[in-house]
Order: sequence, then structure tokens, then C-alpha cells
Amino acid sequence: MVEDVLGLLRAGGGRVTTARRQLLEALFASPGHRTAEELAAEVQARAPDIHLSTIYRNLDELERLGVIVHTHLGHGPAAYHLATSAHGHLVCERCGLTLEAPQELFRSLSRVAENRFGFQIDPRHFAVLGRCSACSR
Amino acid sequence: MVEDVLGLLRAGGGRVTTARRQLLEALFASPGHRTAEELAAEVQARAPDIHLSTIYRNLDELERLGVIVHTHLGHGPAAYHLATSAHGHLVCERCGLTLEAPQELFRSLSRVAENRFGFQIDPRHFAVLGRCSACSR
DNA sequence: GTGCTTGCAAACGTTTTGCAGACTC
DNA sequence: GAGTCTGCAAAACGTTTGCAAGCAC
Repeated sequence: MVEDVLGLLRAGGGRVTTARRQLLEALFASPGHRTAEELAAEVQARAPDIHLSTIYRNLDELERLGVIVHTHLGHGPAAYHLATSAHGHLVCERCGLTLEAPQELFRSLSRVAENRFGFQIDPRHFAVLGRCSACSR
Repeated sequence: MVEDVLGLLRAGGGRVTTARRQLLEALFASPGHRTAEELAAEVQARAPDIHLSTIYRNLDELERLGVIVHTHLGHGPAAYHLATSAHGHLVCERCGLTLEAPQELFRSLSRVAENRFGFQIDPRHFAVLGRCSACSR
């Protein structure tokens, strides 16, 4: 899977570098959301010289290729994850609890937005904020 | 309406200052979304010495009082508006078009999130991104 | 006069950029 | 060797903060 993406990069005239291989390995190693900083830390555990700005540049590139997506879960840094595990998020504004919401949760919003406004929603890019069950009491 | 809020401030031990009066006047003058910077520009047209940081501090204060809310319409600065005109937003990731979405659009998402996760959504705080009808063709 | 509020400058956290050298192909 | 990618340092961006002076009450 890492190799597939590297092939994709090469196919577009890109080079295969340590930074890219390590970043992809980190991304594929765990399905969770991680910030650029967290990914940098994981990559740097194996290749200490890889700079945070390189991580950002490669995350951009991977996003352009459609391999990953980033999401905003609230104020603060963006979270990155593989595009294949796409889903929305419910984030508690009070305690920060983050729930993954299957696409299907947004189906009816999706339908109404389409009918009323011709608007195709992408529920992945920004989280839906609110109060979790514990905090809404 | 401006005076009502000033009264509210005073009731909580706060002071009524030029900065606050001007900021409220700007907020009430138009129902649109404006960034802190835009509001500062409007205020400074009348009272040039009022500093951006004062705008931020007062926006915080007004938000704490429930008079205004802020929303994130995408990357970039937050947008502020009166709490009375609360609504969600649909923002096109491609052209930036911003549609105001009545609360009612989110009713069914709201219901499902509540039933499935005990989660009370607040569709106002973050916009729902996607593609507008022109850009999705 | 008490103490909330302000202007200013400086810091913040996240992300982007310019550049010269290093590496992949 | 051509051209992409990297590390580094510095800047950009929106926002927050510490402080001493200023103003509302």
C-alpha cells in the first residue's frame, strides 16, 4: 500500500525519498487522526533529520493526490488521515471528545442540501461541534 | 438594541466604553458575517485609535454574554455575527460561496446524532463544506 | 479612588515560504 | 545533468497576552 502510493508519486514525475516513505509508513501504520506535529514525531523516531516543513509539504502533496484528507476538529491543528477511512466527526466543544460519524449519518442533510441548494456537502472536512452526552447534562 | 447590550455589560460590573459602543454599533448595523479585522476597520472609521486586540477582547466578552457567535467558514479568520441571526453555513471549497442554511436543514442530522450518540449538535460553529451547484458540475 | 479597560508591543501556535545544497532519476 | 526535494531560518497568519497608563463608575 505504501508502495502503491510511491508508484503514484513516481508516475507524476515525483521522487521517492526517505521523508515520503517514512511519512506514508506512519500514515498507514495506524488509522487514527494525527496532526502534522504528531506525524513528524513518529517519522523523526526513525529519521531524526526530517523537518516539520517537509512533513507539511508532503501532506499537501498527498492530499493533492487524494491519498489523505485533513479535517478540522475544532480550534487548533488539523488532523490528517487516509482518504480510504473517510468519515465525519462529532466533536464536543466542552470536553473535546471526538466521535467518528459514518457518512451515512449525513445522508439526509446531504439530500436536503442537494435539493434545496444544489449543494454537494462533504461532511469530512469540518467537524460538527456540539455537546457529548456527558457534557449536555 | 445596542443600549440593551450595554446595560447587560453594566449589570455584570462592566464598563461602557467607546470601543464597546462602536463595536456593537457595527455589529448591529449589518446582519452579515464579518471578521475581527473587518469589524476593526468599521470601528476605526469612527474611532481610529481602537486597537484590533481590543476588538478581539470585546468579541470574546460579547460571545460569553451570548450576544454574538463566531463561525469558521473555512480556512482563515473566524466570522462573527449576532446570536439572534443564528444559522448554519454551507461553504463551497472551490469558489468560497457561502450559503446560509436555516437550522431546520440540520434537524434530521440532529435527531440521529442524538439517538445514536446522545450528541447534541450545534450546526452553527463550523460550516459544512462541499461544492456549490456551479462548481460541482 | 478602585478596578475594569485600553493601547501597544510582543508572543503565541500553526502553517507557509525563500533559498542554497542534496538527492533521485 | 536536470530538475525535484530537503533542511533551515524566517515569515506569515490569526489570535492571545503582559504590562503600564487611562478611563468609567
